Amino acid sequence: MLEIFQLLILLITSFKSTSQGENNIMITIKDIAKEANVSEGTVDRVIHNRGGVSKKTEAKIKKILEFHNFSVNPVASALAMKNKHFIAALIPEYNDSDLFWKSPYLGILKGANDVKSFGVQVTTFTFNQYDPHSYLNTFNVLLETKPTAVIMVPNFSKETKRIVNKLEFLNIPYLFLNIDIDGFNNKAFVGQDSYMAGYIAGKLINLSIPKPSTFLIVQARHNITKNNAVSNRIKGFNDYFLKNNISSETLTLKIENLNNSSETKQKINSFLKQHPEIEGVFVPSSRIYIVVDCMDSNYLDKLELIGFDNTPQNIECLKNDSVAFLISQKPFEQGYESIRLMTDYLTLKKNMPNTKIHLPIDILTKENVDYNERNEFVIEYDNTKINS
Amino acid sequence: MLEIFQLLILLITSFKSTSQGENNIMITIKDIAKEANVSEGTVDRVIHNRGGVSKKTEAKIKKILEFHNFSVNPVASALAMKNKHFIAALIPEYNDSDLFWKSPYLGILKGANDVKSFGVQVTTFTFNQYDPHSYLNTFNVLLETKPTAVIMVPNFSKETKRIVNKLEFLNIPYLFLNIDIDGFNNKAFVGQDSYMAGYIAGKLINLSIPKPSTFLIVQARHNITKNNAVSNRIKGFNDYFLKNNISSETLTLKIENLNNSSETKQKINSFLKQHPEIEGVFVPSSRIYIVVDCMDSNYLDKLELIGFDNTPQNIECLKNDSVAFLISQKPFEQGYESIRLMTDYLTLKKNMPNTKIHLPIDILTKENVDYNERNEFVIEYDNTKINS
DNA sequence: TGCGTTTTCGTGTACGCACACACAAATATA
DNA sequence: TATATTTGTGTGTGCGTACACGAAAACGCA
Repeated sequence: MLEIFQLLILLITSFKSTSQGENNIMITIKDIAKEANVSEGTVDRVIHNRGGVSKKTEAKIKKILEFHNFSVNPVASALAMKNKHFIAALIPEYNDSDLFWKSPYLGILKGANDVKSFGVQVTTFTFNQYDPHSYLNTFNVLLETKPTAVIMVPNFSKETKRIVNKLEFLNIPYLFLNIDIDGFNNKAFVGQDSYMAGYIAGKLINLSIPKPSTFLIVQARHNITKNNAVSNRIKGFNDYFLKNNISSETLTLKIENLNNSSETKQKINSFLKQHPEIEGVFVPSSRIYIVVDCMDSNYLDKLELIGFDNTPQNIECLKNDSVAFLISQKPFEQGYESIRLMTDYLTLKKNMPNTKIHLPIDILTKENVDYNERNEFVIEYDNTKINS
Repeated sequence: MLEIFQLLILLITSFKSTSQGENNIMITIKDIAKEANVSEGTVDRVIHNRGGVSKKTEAKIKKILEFHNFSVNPVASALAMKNKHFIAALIPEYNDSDLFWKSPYLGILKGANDVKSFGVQVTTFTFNQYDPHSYLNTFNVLLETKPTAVIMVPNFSKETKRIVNKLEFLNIPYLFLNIDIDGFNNKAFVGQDSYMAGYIAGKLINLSIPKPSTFLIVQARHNITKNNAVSNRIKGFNDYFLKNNISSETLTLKIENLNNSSETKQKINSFLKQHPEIEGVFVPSSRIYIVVDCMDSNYLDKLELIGFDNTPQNIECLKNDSVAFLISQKPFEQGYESIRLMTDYLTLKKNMPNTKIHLPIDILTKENVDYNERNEFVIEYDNTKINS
């Protein structure tokens, strides 16, 4: 009885593996042509809707294609296609005090390497994220290279309108990376739902502090009007308490220039002194490490801190217990997936799956942080080393 | 002054984009051959260490290759190579009561589709995860297909030894998926650090309950000796309290067969009744939804629950607030990345980057869960639909 | 030293599969 | 019957792979 049962299981598993294996055999255009008694060129015409094939012949070929579940060999297709595409990426530059944009840049680099042999070249143009003139000027340089498509971080609404008008006039498709703004015809947005990221930060900080409390939001002046993602995070954070009927409240400290250490230090600590009811600190930009560096250690020990993004400095704060959680947005993958998405659009004529490609909202603790961004290890291929 | 500053920024960004663009132009073997005054076949011999080229000619060619930072066009290489590879995947089957293994299977399917045109065929063989005979029998069927490489979930230590001995005798490379066991020559392990996943579960549940408490661990009997990942999770969970000097304690309830609803219901609720000190429940398997279904609602409202894996049933519990957190392990990606890794190993002769490829330890709440596994949406390619 | 044989070196090119153009053949129309 | 239109074939091309074959150099023997 048991033996029969096991034989049944074996038969079922054999059936599954057999049917799975069959679907993987590559049928070629030559096979289809032979079966339909036409030339390979005719099959190509049907596949690509090129016309010049009679309805009768076309129907016959289509039937055979469907019967075999035919798909074009994308490798052969890529080699045969002679047209080249040029993707230009317009992203903020990174520096030592704000390393956030390094990861998307690395993701773009990896993507560029991966799509090279599909006839797609990628060029990156970086601008100063606080300066709309740099944004526009860099865009103008970008445009001189006559790109096929553009991947851009839409930092400034007004300037973005001007940029987008030019792109649409020139029929250049574009997608937005990291910052989601509405009212444009971008092919897609690739990034995080920043409102929900802030909402989750509210949930986590509330979890750590069981009674209704007061939380401090620390903002750089730059971030107030210019960065849609940051303002969405703040809104999400505040809404967590509103929507869950939690009578916690938030106070906001605006700092003109986070990079001015002594001023920042003085402002934060005196604010904390004036508001001893504060139990936690929320930093909606990617630079919570600066806030940590400025806070007196007695406040650091006492307060719960929560910030965004997995820059090395922020991770260090996580690991030394100054920060309880970071909300991360898979920055490397944002860059990488943007390149892959746009490449698929250009080479396979594949429609974008959604207009909004939301990447995961990652909750990072000191324990899981090292497992999180394994994509950042750009893998060395043996064939780039010639017999060394 | 400001104008000069901006001009400097523009020059720097121009320089970066220019140098980035240059590195992306594909040099071909034909170009190298022309420059070295040899045939393309000779360049091929040097690249692949085939011999039959004089040392002088070889040195000249290598110099030119390095100067141009030449890399083989992997697309053309894949088309030219005529050898085929067969990857066999040995994974547990899924059913309606335990959907965990559906995601890795879908990841494998997507991987198989992606590597088809690189001359790699993938066949999946599934076994009953609680039955070592099924495991062995399925492996024997697998072996009949003469695979080039094997991706396997090493469920049972003893039987895995036997399987691995055969694979090594036949010189078939293999890697472990999802379950990490030591003492074997697997090319890699692809999966989560299950100890750390349990540890983080301990941290999160402790966060929700500020004073030292008592937690219930619910285990199916099957899981005790058979599944290394589950026992590691339990160890990690317990170690969180030990290592952080938290005088919480854990009680364990072992249930013979989680699928027997009435018995499970009775056992859980009477246990909870006998132990009113319990504040939270930890389910180290992927089936916390069964525990939720069995618990009386007054316990559900009162206790914090934490489990593993993002099966649809578990996600439902997350969304209706019965479960506070799920620790997820990117199951789809486990399947997908295993195929990609093994394919690279077989076709590019690329070494595995690490023996342990740890995937992220994802902390899921009801707010971020829908953003987490976007890879599971198997994207439809337009060229699989023939002009419909 | 010269000749025949063996070994080394290198070239040329068919092939993988899809793309798409030049050209020929078949059909329809005036 | 001549012309126009439709249909379809043949094939060079993309870049790398690797084998068949030819040329040159080295070796052994008379």
